[in-house]
Amino acid sequence: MAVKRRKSRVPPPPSGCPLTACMKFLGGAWTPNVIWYLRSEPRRFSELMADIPGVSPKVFSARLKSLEKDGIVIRRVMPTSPPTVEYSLTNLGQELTPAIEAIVQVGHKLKRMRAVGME
Amino acid sequence: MAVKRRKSRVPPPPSGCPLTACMKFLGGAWTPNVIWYLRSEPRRFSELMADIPGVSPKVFSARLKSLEKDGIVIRRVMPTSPPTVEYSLTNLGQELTPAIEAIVQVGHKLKRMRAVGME
DNA sequence: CTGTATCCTTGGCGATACTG
DNA sequence: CAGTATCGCCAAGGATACAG
Repeated sequence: MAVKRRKSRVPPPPSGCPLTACMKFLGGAWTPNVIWYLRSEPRRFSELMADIPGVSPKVFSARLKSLEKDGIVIRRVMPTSPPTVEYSLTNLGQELTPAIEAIVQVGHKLKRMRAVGME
Repeated sequence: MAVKRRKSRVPPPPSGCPLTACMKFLGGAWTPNVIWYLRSEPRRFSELMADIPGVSPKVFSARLKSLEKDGIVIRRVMPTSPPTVEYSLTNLGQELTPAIEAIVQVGHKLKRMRAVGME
């Protein structure tokens, strides 16, 4: 119901920090993957679920909804016989792809360096 | 004490996903900022604290320690009269900077688009 | 097919105070 | 200066089952 915040929750909101602001968009659990798989073409709910194994529908639905609220993705309900929903990136979502791609690049390099997975 | 995990915790660990792997390194609360401020030169604990307002020493210390464990930063204790500690990026940490820079770029663009801060 | 409802767990994060 | 100790919090994430 009513938001009750007892303290001020982050006292100095760093309004001058594009990094922090942008990370807000990428910080969600499966967010980068969603953007990644939507970068070239719209995909449906179950397609994305299949693309990204290990996520439960509830969490995924919540994330998608959040992304929609943030203006990253667009949810289009297709008027087909079995209800079909298509997700695609907004302009803003498209703007994020370079960052994701950079991260993927680094990820690949890290794998080559065997730096990841040596947990 | 003993870790008790009742289920299997992420059934299919996506070992083939550089994106997810790389995000592990960037996901920490203040991580991107730390890398950002260390990208050109080593900095000391309190300098970083000053660079990144709003973080408590405990959290910051924990993050730095975690980053050190992950091989992102190096902690060097200077044998000075008042103990001084210098943090710098490892090779691996340097590898991450392009991703951070891309995120910053996008962040700037988002600010220009007035897409952030309209909460 | 595309989600919601419910319930649970965890650990990251934060504040304050204190120490070598 | 550079942290650690202790405590609390609570939101995000997850499992499973069910629904339109």
